[in-house]
Amino acid sequence: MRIAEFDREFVLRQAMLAFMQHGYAKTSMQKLTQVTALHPGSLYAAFGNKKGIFLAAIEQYQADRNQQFTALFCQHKPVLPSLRQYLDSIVNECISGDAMKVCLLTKSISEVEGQDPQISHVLMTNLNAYENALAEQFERAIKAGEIPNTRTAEHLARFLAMGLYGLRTYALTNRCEQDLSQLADDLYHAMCN
Amino acid sequence: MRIAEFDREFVLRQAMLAFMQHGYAKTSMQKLTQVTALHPGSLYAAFGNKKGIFLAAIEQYQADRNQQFTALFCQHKPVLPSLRQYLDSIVNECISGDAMKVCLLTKSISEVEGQDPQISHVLMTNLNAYENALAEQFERAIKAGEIPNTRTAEHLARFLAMGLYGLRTYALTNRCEQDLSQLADDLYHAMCN
DNA sequence: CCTTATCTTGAGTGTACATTCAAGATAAGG
DNA sequence: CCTTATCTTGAATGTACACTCAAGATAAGG
Repeated sequence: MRIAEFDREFVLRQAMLAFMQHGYAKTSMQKLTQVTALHPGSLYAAFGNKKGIFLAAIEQYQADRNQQFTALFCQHKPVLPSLRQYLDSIVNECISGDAMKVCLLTKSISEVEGQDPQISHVLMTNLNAYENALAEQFERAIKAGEIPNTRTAEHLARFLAMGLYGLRTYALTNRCEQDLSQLADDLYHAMCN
Repeated sequence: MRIAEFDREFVLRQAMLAFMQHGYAKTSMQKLTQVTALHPGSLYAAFGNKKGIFLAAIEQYQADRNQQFTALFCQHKPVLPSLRQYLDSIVNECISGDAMKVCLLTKSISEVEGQDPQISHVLMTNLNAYENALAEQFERAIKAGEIPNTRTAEHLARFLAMGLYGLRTYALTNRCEQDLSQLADDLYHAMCN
């Protein structure tokens, strides 16, 4: 007879940012209560436990990323200009220095791999879905003649996924915008021929 | 008047494997006492604290990797066959399923970035040194005419480093040997032309 | 406006952790 | 073989953590 007062999306996005910044293990419940402005009891009532908050945050992250992705790779626009823009936006995230410079999915799978099969499985599923979303766009690009059909769409998607995971990691070792832009450029051109 | 009984290299390699498997935060001192077969007091006497053990383990890791690298990329042998072999060995590590499938440096920098500037700095320095070692080999390959000089050695090294960081991360999402070999192949060919 | 189901609050609980330290063991120097 | 400096041992300590729960607050239904 009483409705929850907090904004679920706000809470999950705050949690998501905390997990991106500090990682799963080092994001304490105390920190989560701070960033969400919720008391422990409310968090536990809503999400069960810390893992539940994490899984819900991953879901929110994926939903947000998906929306951004489908908005950019609009079905009636050519693929390559969108790809270019996508790469640029990732470079900008990398040099931004804020939490969004990391990918919650890859950072988390690197951390919890071999520790929690359930979390690992969720992350793998989401990353595979991401790869499939890339493949869909390459399929479209090949059909439209934007890209020669010398490699399959799946092959191209796999390579780009690898490249982007690598770009984000590389950016942790070298924050020079020029170098990162050049790498994004290299990736772009590796896709086109 | 009494010499330390334990084998420092053995201890550090055991610690190194534990950190690779569980990450920095989730490798407890208790686990370190187990894998090193040393009691807490001995570990603290030898390395100061957990961070000291970690930094020493990183040093050991880098020394081991360096030795392996310089043995493979021998100065009087052509570069490209060695590169091919190097890529294959990394693919094998990725599909092995053991601790060596991850790179201690990239996994750790992803975890501790923004938490401990000293550790971050050590990791960055080591990863930059790795990139420079790659650049040296590309320099040699270009001078020998194995690779056209359309891109600088530094540029090639940066791209390969990104690719390898990405390959290891990608392998966490897809352990299909064929796919990983193909990606390694793509990277190889991206270097040669 | 009262009832009641649900949410909010935050102090409290048990556990796991990194670290310490004093007592015991051991080998080099004389 | 005794001295003494150093290493080894492992129980003890304080802290930070994830999680619980009972009391208080609040809004929808009657």
